[in-house]
Amino acid sequence: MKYNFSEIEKKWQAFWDTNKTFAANIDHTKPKYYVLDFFPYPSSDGLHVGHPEGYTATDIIARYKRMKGFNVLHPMGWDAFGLPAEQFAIKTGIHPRITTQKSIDNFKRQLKSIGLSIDWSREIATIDPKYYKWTQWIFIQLYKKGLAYQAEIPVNWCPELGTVLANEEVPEQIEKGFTVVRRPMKQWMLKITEYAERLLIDLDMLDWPESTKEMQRNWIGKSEGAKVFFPLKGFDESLEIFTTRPDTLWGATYMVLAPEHPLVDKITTAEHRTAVDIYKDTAKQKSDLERQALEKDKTGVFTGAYAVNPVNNEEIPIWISDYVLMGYGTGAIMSVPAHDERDWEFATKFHLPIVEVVKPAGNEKSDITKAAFCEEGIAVNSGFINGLKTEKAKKKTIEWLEEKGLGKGTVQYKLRDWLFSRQRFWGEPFPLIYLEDGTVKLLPEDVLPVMLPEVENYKTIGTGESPLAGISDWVNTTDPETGKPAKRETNTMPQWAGSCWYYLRFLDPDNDKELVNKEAEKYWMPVNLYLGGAEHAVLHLLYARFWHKVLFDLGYVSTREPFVRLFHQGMILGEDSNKMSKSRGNVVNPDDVINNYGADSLRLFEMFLGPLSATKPWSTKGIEGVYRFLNKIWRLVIDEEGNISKKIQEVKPEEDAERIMHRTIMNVTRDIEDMDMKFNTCVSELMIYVNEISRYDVIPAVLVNTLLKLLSPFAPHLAEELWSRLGNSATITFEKWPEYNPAKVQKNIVTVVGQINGKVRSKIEIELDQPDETVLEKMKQDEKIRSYIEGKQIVKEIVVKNKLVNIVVK
RNA sequence: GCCGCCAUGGCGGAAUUGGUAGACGCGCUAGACUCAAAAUCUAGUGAAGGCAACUUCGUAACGGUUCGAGUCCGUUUGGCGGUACCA
Repeated sequence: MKYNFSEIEKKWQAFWDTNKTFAANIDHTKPKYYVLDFFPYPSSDGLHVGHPEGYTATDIIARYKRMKGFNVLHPMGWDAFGLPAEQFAIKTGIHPRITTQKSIDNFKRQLKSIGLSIDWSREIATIDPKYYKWTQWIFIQLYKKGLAYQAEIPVNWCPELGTVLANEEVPEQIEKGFTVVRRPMKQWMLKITEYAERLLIDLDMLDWPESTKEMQRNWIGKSEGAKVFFPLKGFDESLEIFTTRPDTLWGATYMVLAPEHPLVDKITTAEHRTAVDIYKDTAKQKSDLERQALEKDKTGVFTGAYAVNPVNNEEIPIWISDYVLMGYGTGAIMSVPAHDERDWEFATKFHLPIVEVVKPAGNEKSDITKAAFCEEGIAVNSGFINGLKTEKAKKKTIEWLEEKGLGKGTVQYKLRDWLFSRQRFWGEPFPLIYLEDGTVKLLPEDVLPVMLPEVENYKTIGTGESPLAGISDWVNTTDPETGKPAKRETNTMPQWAGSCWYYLRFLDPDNDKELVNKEAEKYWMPVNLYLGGAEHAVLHLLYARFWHKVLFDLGYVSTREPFVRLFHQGMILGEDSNKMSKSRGNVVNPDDVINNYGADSLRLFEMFLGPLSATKPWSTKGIEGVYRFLNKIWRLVIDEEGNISKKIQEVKPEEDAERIMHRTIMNVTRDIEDMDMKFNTCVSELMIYVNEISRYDVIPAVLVNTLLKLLSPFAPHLAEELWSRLGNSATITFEKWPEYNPAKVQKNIVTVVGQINGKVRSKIEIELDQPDETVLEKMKQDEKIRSYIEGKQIVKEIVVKNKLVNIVVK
């Protein structure tokens, strides 16, 4: 009888469904384990063979943990708002809900066909009003806590798409041929900066890839320094700057403002007005990208104004330049060309004075006429801090500034507030209205959700507003509390909103009274293992941490961090070692693989390809290896007629067989538990085991039972089928994971390697745990070894127990 | 430029963390079965030399530590990911 994978897989998927095998319920008698995949966006293209990699890995963990006695939560849902469906709607007139639902159905069908042990009763989608009700509810809490505000800021506006774009979305759209311009617009912002320090510090308590933590640290970008006030000559006002090197104040020979700095217009003299205005205009038209990537050469103009250096009362000129960014610090700097590369470049180009105030300590030399010296050193030409090392000099300067009221020690973060509104139709509406006098009013929680209206025209209305603004029935509403006319906010939330908290909703998906039931939250949180690609290392993972901390502060969640352990799976490339893409024509569809080889082969092969974290190419030939392996297991248990093989008998295994079994249990268990998620070696251990036992004329049943249990997380359908054919009526899902006896793993006779000067020359078989002297003696009697020592002087002898002997001769 | 990671046969990758390099699989070669093919099974498969037992070389390159290095240290080269005027 042949291994009919498609019949077997359909049968067991139906079995798991009808028996609700993977439904998770709170059970305080068991330890819980929450294993979660990154929230998938159900694209219309469906899955490619790269997707099942992570899903298979988490599924193996889920199934393994169940067998280890854990109560496992393994849910799945859809991050379903998003631009592609909306763009498709503009083109075709088909409602995004319809296309999105179709994509979801397809994704779900594909995921189910892989045989994932997901509790589908907890399925959620961000586009479901029952879900986005609570996304809106969270926004209300953010607003009430003062963490949401409106600001007029320059944004990346894409006229073709009719929306603002997040900075990270810009390069992708430009590549597609869209244009992006900067334009100031009134936008909703979230004060993530208020949580900067905690987001930074709490990284230390997370078991995350070091690289990802480092990226978040860099993104948050903490730097310590001082703010300093420079009085403006001729004005009763000061210019505030931030510096990380207050010790170089004496070397500040000019100031630079960002072109957008509010003081620029005020201080510019009539003589320089035209030049300054022209410069400002050019700067305004440049996108962030142009300003950063293309402009290596410094530009700038003099404003005609002067500031007074508070440490020496020298008057120094104030320039404007776009190398100073309005978004960081105060948008103004003191320029110390001797000790800052950018300032040095600028000063050299515009012939501004360069004054040395730090000398390298020790014998090093620096020449500030050739390049800036940016390291720490000893202060010179700097009044009362002369001779001090940088660290001390900084401290003393700050003390002095604080004493005189001229400045203050302070901390700056690179992290900026989160631009939280999009001019899109397909997103969560904001739960607020504008009253007639223009004031913003939160809607009461009991009117949630604010539903997306039905629309027929998805095109942008050309005013820079979302298509929602064109639906007057919806926009014009009344204040539910006063009955007075009001207008709705027509911006929607970005896609990140829904994915910021979905891991909480899985715990209690149908609750219409609260975000998540307290008991459920306490029982299931935090997520024990969170798995997904490295591309979300900063944004999603930072945003979600931010919301979680807010919810923690408000008492809605009990943990400071949502995801204790994070793992990034590597990418699966096309067979040509390029990224899989339609345009390259190298996309492999899992549906085809499942049709040809079955889901178990797909799962097993995805794991066998290499360590989970590695980027590795797909191989159409390679899958045949694991397919043969599964066939071999089938033939091991089932004979030609479809009966249980007569070789399998209820007998006690011999010592050798038993040892191999225990060794396999040990190695597979160790490699599943391994933090590096190297399931490729688990598969290879199982192959070795099967190769070994299929040689036997009589196969003790315990060897087969053990095999099926060890196999079941990896190839669950085949394991279930053979398990049931062997006469077990219950699913293998909750069978106890096999235990091994370390004493039975060791062989009584071990091979000890004989080395001469570190080179392997011979091997001897010897009893386990012999004293070193005995092993050495035996080794020396070995014919080959003897021929190498004869006539030589033995310098050193090294014995590694049960492993090797190395004799050093001269 | 800066930060992080990586480099092992024709290919994907193993190597108990300093102790037999190349497990397992793909591919390839030969054989068995077959009218033939597929499937399956057996043997071989890092390179060079030798009839052979064996010998020498070999983990990107060079150097170091060590009885012993794919593994640790230094330098260099190549690749991947992130970031980019953050004062």
